[in-house]
Amino acid sequence: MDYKQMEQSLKAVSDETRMLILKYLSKEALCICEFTELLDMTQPAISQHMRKLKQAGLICEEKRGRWTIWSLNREHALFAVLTSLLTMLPEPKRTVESLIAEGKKVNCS
Amino acid sequence: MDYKQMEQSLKAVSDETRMLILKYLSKEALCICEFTELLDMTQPAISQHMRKLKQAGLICEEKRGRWTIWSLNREHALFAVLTSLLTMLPEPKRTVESLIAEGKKVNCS
DNA sequence: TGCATACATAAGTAAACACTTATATAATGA
DNA sequence: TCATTATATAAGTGTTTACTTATGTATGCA
Repeated sequence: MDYKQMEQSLKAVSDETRMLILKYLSKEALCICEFTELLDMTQPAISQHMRKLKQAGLICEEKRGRWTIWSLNREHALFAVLTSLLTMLPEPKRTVESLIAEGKKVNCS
Repeated sequence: MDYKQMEQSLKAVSDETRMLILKYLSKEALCICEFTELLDMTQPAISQHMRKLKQAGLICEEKRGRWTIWSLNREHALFAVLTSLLTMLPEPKRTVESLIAEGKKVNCS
């Protein structure tokens, strides 16, 4: 892996919001609208973070009907490193379980 | 480790110049003036990169006479991760050996 | 067919970033 | 003591970043 690639990948990871997104994705695939609830951010803001993560090759998208389902790219050269970083981070306050409890979980699978 | 700390550490790493600095430091402690030769950058530019790495806790400084000798902080929570990242990067073209050959290596130890 | 939903993209903006040049500080040595 | 060396810091500048609001696009459903 060359320096430019490594820089792009690490820059994509080194943002609090995107680290949260990756932390959620390390457990299950999710779509944008769920992240707007989990992170309390606007939809364009989330979309732009996703674009950045995708450009770095860290996540994969799968279009399914109206939804775009995002997941971690397990083939990425930094996947193992990323995983060990994510395990060092605490669980987010807002959980997918709380989304389900509020009936806000989308069944996009 | 919390999200803010992780963000600061990763942001400090995710820059091509600083990755090169860390790559060199993974082999031996060096001072600023050696980096200006190795990286062909101005002294203030290097100093500012060092400050950023130090604020993130990734490197240690040791004043010795006129020189400030910088080394990796092996106690940092991300030291192991950092090491595995650095081993993925190619050797820089300019080497400390070439500095020695040119008589530009400072004996600050 | 027409409207709502899920998402992407564009343009604008404030803040952070990586440099530059200029200058300050502190140690060494003639 | 005075010049040199090694480094830090300050101020200025162009670029990147992370948001905002507005709008475009595509899918699904009544």
